[in-house]
Amino acid sequence: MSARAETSAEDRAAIDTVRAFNRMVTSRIGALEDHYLGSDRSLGTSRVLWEVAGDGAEVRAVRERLGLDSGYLSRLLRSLEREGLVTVEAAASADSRVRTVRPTDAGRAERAELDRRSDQLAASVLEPLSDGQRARLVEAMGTVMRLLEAGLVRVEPADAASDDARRCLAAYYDELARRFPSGFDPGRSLHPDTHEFAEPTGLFVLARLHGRAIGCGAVLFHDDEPAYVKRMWVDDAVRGMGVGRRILAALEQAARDHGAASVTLETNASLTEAIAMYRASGYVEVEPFNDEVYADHWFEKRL
Amino acid sequence: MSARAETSAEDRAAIDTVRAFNRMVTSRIGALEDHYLGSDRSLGTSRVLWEVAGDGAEVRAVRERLGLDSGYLSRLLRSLEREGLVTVEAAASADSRVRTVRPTDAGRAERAELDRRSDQLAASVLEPLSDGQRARLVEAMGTVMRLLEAGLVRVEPADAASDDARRCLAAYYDELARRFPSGFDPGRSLHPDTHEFAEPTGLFVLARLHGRAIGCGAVLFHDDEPAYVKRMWVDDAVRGMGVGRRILAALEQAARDHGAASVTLETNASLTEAIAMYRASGYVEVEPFNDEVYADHWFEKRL
DNA sequence: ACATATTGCTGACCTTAGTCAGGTAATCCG
DNA sequence: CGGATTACCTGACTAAGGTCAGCAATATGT
Repeated sequence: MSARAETSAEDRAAIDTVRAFNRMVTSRIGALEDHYLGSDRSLGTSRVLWEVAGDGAEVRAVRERLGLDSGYLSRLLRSLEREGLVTVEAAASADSRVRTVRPTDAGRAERAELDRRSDQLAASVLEPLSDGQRARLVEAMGTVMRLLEAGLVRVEPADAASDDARRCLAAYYDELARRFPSGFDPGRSLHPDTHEFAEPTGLFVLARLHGRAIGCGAVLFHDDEPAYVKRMWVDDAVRGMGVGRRILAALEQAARDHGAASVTLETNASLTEAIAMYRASGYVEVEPFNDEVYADHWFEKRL
Repeated sequence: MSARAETSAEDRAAIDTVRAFNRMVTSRIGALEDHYLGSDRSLGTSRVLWEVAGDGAEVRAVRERLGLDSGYLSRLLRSLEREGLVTVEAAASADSRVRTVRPTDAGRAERAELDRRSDQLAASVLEPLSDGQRARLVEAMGTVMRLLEAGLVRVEPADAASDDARRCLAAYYDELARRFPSGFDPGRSLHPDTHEFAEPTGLFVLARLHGRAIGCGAVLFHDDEPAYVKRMWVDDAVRGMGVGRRILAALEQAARDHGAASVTLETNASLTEAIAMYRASGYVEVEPFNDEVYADHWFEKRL
């Protein structure tokens, strides 16, 4: 799907659908929002109020989440304060420059009202539809969200010793311990030193969604022998979004770039979805090529 | 799906999905549009340029399509003119108050550039996905669009002698002529006079989408006898969106309001999707109750 | 202790996207 | 023919949303 040069007819149709979708959805939702949320309050103040009126929040956190300019947010907060909807005071945190916004009772009531209107807006979308259509719409919306989200995942090289990498690996070992019938002790497993997962001997990649690390994978290069993939893990919450496949593709590409003719890996029989993914990605089962105690299956893929 | 009072758990989940969808889609598409379409030109001028730069258009048509204030559009056109992207001149039409906007070569090039960026934006959504995911996304987007569109259809009483009604009925007869093996001659069919499809003897309803009539239906009330549904038609382009079902529901409701205990109708064997719809709506086949020459099946539904 | 960075605040300024009232020329209607 | 209406234009005005520079207070690294 290169954006350049000759686009195939299918790509063309897909792109047209996405464009039509963008147009339709923004105009339809935009019109509805004007209609339902159109209170006397502006969108900006509404968004801030909504963000703040749960449990309160630090000003910088609000700025971060809504992507607002410090000056603009400050003005919005003053205006909410004037209306008696929030109070801003020194934060509980150690840093006494930081300030915390808290909703007043009026603010909480106002947010509840906003919520009510959002619900109404959503209901107005569903209202004219039959039960079957509703179910189909909700399902299709879910699919669109999941896949748009999947498109936001970035897979990139990272330091295997970084905090994010450590967190992923810890989650990975944790999951193995839970899923392997025998439990899992990293000390008993074949366990290359972390620094080997870095150029020139190997590579470590992290998958990120909205900056959060949600998956990882590593590969070791073995000159003329097959490259060796390890430590493939994807967060539960984002499974089925093709993240594993993309991590694997990134590792294979790195192996290819290092002249490897094939990639090997081993895995445990209890990791059924991983095994299915390996097979679907072109891996075929081979004779055991090492004595990893936790492995039941050994795979290889020619590049 | 009443917006008031106790909402069921399923309704709650559906509404939450719609709200999450609205949030996600607007923010994701909004961010992308800023990124890709973020030229030096404002959204307003871009929209006008895009609308105009095909074959040119009359100013009032542009105003209509984009829903702009006359003064605002005038200013946008002056600014496009200053940039040398369009020319505005007296229209070819008879009315010399009307003016026509035409793109210059520069304007056409600029629109092509806008198109290119929209394509890129759409491609950037698809690009990180696997082929299977792309296909699923495009399909789900299509479903969402169709169902959002379906929600915009309004079914309302109308004068059977109005232009819109005539157009629908003409299209209806046309389709019968095409689909009936024997052709169709309205003169040979049981043919109540148009004015009977109005209170108090009957009712005519039109289905509209964006103001355009895209379906119709009529019912005659027969005091203590069953009400009688006629002239059910839905435009090809919007079949499968549940429009027929909603027209039928409106007619049944009217019959109920007039004290009818049941509704009857007859139809031709070649109208298979209509027959399926009647059955799915609770109609059961009965003995012929009239001598309509074009009918093969007679149906009744208890209200 | 000192320089530098960060956090939040304020005032000045800007563009966009409108609305509204009124004006002019052309057209339509009785 | 005259009055109403229509199509477009202009000028004045507004609100929202946002940028930018600079300030004061506080934190942090050396």
